[in-house]
Amino acid sequence: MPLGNVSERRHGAPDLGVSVVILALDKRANIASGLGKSAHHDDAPASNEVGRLWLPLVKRVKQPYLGCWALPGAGLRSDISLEDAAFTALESTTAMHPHYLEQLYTFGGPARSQGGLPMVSIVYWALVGQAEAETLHEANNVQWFATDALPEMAFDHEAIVDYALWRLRNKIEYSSIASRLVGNEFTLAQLRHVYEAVLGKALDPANFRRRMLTSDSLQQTGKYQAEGRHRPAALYRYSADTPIEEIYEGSLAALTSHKVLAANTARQHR
Amino acid sequence: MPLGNVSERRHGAPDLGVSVVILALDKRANIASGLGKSAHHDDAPASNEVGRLWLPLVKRVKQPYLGCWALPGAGLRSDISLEDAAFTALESTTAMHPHYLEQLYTFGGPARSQGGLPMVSIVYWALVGQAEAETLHEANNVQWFATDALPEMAFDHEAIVDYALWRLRNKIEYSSIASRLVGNEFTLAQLRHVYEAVLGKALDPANFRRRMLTSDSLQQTGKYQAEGRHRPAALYRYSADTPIEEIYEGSLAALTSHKVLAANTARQHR
DNA sequence: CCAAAAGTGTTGCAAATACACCCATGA
DNA sequence: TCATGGGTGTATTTGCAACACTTTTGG
Repeated sequence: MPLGNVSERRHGAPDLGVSVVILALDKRANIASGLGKSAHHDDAPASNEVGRLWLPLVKRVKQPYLGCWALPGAGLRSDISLEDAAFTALESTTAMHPHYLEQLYTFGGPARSQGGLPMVSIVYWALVGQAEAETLHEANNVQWFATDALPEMAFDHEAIVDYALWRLRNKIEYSSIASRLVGNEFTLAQLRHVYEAVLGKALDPANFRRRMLTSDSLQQTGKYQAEGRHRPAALYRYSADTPIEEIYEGSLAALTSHKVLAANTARQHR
Repeated sequence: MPLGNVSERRHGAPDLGVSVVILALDKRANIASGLGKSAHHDDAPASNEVGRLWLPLVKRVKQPYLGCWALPGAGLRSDISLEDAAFTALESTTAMHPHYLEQLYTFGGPARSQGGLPMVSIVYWALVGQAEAETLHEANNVQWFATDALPEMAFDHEAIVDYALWRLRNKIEYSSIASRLVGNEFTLAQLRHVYEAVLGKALDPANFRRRMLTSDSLQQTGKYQAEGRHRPAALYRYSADTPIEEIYEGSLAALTSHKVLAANTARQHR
């Protein structure tokens, strides 16, 4: 009985769009490339805590869920790839360029379009580095939110964000994806802060060091960085970019990441 | 310059459909519920080899790729969930009911629709048990193929199958998904044959036994099964269904599998 | 000197592997 | 009886977690 005006579309194809979960770290977790002291949104955590993950959301200006916050997205055209569509949606709403972009899941079905038109969303998730994240000028309708303090969100977008965070937490364990959240050169402490922010817990510095070094994915630059009244730390870089990923992504590796890699190489390898 | 008649659709939304990669084992790998001796397609492997994975394909009767084999699929309506659409596509083309169904990936973009209309495919992958697989009467336009001997396939469907196999190989390591490929009760040797077929290599029986038993996901039935001129093997069953999966699928677990579970409980818990 | 983080060493535990060995059965 | 797979025992290795310890710097 409700949804009367929608019933005529019940057997047609649903609308199709892409959305993006964009994730970045605050200053505390990644001091490598940063110089200033204040984090996003003037919400810098105390310096002895773990860093936090943030994401930009867009305020809806239409019904349904008017005034709620939603993931950046756009309709889907047929002349570009799905990944390019996600890349463009990200770029046009935030003017940022991701360091990593991967398909997350496709959501659809009548349950998620309460009162609205049927909608299928192909959702991607992206990582942006510290420097890139700072280029976003927060406006009235696009703002950063900490993932552990999300606002009232539209549709099922909160569940989608949760799923993206779950995927990131898993993927950081077996891939070199953390490389997309630190600068080109970094100390092991800085890299550890990234892991701590993603996993949401502190890690043993000694064991973390050994785990990273024995994985053979890092190489020393020969440079050192002094950061306080203590011994300077060696700077490292990732040796080959995305070595582990390709193994794990299997046959899908060939179908993805072209645009992101191009964008990153264009800006001098991240 | 080519594709002239398609160019007018270039900026519209692409068509949307679901496809399914349906996987099953041959007799050698799963003797639990079977009685006969011949495997699918009269291609029973020698009894000392590992079993193989098979999937049903549909022969195309239209251009493009006329005569090639393709994944079962259907268009997408907006009054049912994506999973229900995949379930229905599987059921209507093969008359089988899956024991497992999960979204695999969404494929799209202009590159994959050579000469045809732009097409986005939401692909699911499914597992069917031995008994269910035997209900499929092979016709002229739907047949079983071994995954290591695929025919000429339409579109990018061969890459999609490879990705589904990769996902299965990974998932069998950390979830109880193998339960969907064996019968209700099984010996550890039979369960091992499933793992061997999926992973494509032989496993140490002693270590496999210990790994399974210490995982606490199996329980003994008290029954035994004699299978040759040697000591009879104890029969086991999976204790709680899908215990590990839910942990690993995280927040997504709530959004999926309702229909498959219903279908399986309807037929007495698989 | 001393605080504080960088970096090293040591121990113990848990899981996976390799492989030797007994057990129970049907032919 | 003996061949065959079911089932157990055990040594070795590996990676990880815990934590004590040494080193190097700035103040």
